[in-house]
Amino acid sequence: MKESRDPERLRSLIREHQMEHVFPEELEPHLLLCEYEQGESICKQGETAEYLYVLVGGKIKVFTTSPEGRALILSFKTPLEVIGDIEYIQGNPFINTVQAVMPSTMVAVHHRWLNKYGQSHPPLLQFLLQIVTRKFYIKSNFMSFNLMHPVEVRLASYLLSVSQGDSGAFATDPPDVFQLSDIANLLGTSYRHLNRVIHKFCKDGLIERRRGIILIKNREKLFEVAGGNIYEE
Amino acid sequence: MKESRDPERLRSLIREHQMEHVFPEELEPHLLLCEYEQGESICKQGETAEYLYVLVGGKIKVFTTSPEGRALILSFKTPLEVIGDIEYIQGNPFINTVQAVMPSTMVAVHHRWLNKYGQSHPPLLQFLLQIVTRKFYIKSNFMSFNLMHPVEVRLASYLLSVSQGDSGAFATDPPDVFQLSDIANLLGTSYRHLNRVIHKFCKDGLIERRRGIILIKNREKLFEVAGGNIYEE
DNA sequence: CCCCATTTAGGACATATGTCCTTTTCCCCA
DNA sequence: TGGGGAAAAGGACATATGTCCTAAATGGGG
Repeated sequence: MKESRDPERLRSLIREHQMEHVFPEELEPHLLLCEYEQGESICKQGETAEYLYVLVGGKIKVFTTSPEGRALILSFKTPLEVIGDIEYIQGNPFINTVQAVMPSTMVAVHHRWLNKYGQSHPPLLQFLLQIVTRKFYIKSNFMSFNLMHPVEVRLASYLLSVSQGDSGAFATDPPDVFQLSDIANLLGTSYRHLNRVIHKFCKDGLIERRRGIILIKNREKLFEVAGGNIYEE
Repeated sequence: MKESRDPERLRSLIREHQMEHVFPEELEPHLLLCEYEQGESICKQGETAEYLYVLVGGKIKVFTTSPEGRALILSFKTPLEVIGDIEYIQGNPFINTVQAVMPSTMVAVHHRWLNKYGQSHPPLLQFLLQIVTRKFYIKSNFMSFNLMHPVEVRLASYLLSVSQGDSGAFATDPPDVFQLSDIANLLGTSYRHLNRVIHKFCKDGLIERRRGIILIKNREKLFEVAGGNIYEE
């Protein structure tokens, strides 16, 4: 991780994401710019939380590891997103591990300064509320969806939500970032089973696999299988 | 639902829950006291959210219904809890249906007044942040737990968390409130399967069923089955 | 006090999903 | 250019869970 404090760059990043009013002026000198390489961890489950992070560039994945060692990917996130908000408010250690899946940039603020300058700054509080409630909303959907639908439906929905373009065949977003095993974890299933379902989709002509990437052949039918549901993002 | 505006009672309820500073003074005349009977709905999934509710007495259950009509109970909640916070911040319709499972009291505030007097009142914003992040935390655990553990583990954990007392045998909280079918929905499984697992627990001497209520016979073993995990509440 | 509706209990079977292995493919580097 | 290892694909089998039914228990109202 490379840490810097380039006020110019900070200001422009903040402007880019319409956050000009989120941080009170007194906080500005304490903002840090952190750059992570692909695969690097921003925070680890169980560690004491010291900073609040705002993702302003790149892409990260959030996952949790059970005591038995099983991993469960909770989400992939792109800007604008906040990490450590729950932990900051609750004063708890990190619930999840967060890792950059491509070179990523985050603005970090130490809790100390947040406490000192942010507690009674409504725009910051409102910003956090916005972010946290959105997170909750997404997680809520995600959870009900997972609990109530078989892997088949979840996969169909997932493919629809990450596929790009609007005609013919679609590829999953950045093909190299989503390993099949990642998708399995994201859907909360085993690699083996995911494979089975993919195989079925192929047989039914919904998708086509080609050297690791997946092409969507029949968006309509896929949508039908998904029951109209989409993983909200 | 009986609606009233008894300032005396309001004040004492608010004091009881240490919320004296949460609402700015200008908001006080707009606080409503709502009393719900058992079984009555506070809000329904899909409805436009107009009020923010604070649960100050009784017990409610939160559940969602999928388009296919399957119900999934998300939680039972006791004071102090807030309903409609996410919806207020996000401006979305209600995600879930909320129902009183025993006579319950809520303090309601219309969004109009919250917007007018609350937006820049840090104590209110902080209060909401506290509540929302706690909710998120609980949901987060609940979700991973559900996704990663078989019903057997979930049931064990559930029984431990709702059972009372500290020796010998335990009964589930208010016996009549928790129908077996409710528990099944809460655990995200079918009634049939729940039954199967209960049967197994009986056979193994962990619990004993008696006319609808469940007695915990062996807390230690149950804890073992739960893998040390407990449904956080 | 009996009957009906609800709740509980469980049999039979189908399906979804997990675990453990083996084989194949693909890609990078010595 | 030929391993060697990671990732992909899938066979075989066990387990978890769901659906559909039927029977027994239970409790409140006529």
